[in-house]
Amino acid sequence: MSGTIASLAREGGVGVETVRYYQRRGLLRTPEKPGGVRRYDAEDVRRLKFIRAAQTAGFTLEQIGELLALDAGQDHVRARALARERIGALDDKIAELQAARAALTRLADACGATAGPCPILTAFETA
Amino acid sequence: MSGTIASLAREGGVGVETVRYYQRRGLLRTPEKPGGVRRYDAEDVRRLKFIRAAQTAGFTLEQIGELLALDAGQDHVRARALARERIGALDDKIAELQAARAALTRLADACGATAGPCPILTAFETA
DNA sequence: GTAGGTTCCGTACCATGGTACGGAGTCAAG
DNA sequence: CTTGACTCCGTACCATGGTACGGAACCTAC
Repeated sequence: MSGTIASLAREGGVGVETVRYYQRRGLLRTPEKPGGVRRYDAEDVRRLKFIRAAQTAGFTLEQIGELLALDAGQDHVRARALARERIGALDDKIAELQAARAALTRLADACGATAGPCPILTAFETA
Repeated sequence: MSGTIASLAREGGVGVETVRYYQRRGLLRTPEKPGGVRRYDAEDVRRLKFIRAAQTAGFTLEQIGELLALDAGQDHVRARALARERIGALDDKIAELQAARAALTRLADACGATAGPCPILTAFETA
């Protein structure tokens, strides 16, 4: 029952089809099947969890593939460059979302204060 | 030269094809063409800019359509509900990105500090 | 030894948000 | 009044990240 693709998927918080998709993309290995069923270990779980975490960091699956390849290697320069680049992008994105949040807060306030049509179009004007 | 679809697109920072796509989606109007060419005004520019701003706030085009419909109307309750819901989602997303940023910072540090393979897989472990 | 649940695998399909193509019509400058 | 740029419109195509389908093989419990 353990070590199957279903348990891997469950531990990674994804569906079985998603695991298979990652295998097709080359992000997860496709282990041999000594019986008729492939078996997965803790390392596979680690990799899968990493993929999901890296996705929330805004990496595309292609970039995640590069990161995974890098992990095995020694290219610290490249790894740090990717990390720094992404940190910059994250800072931009976070600022953007904070601006959007401020705009929405303005909207909610203005919308509660006025009687006519909602000033939705204008809520983002300064953003 | 002015008021054409190209100038609208330019002012909105998108391509002409994107404007036409938004028209198909019902987000922008398709004005009459007294001559053989449609003319756009400042209101169209405002709408287009709003669409782009709302996108950065994480609204889908479908939700933006609802917001635009709401803007004309008086349904403050619905408008505020959408705004609050989105603010919550933005807070979650911002927290997520900040966690990812922290993980990447750990990675960049650890990567510079160690000599062997880059500890990329482990960088997100606590995240 | 068989029924039910998994797994395997290829292939097809999906949503979102665009981007490209191509031929006909139109508009503005020289 | 022609040339070159822009517009119009339908239709097709694209990338990303999955999700679904379906038949055959396999594994487990009863």
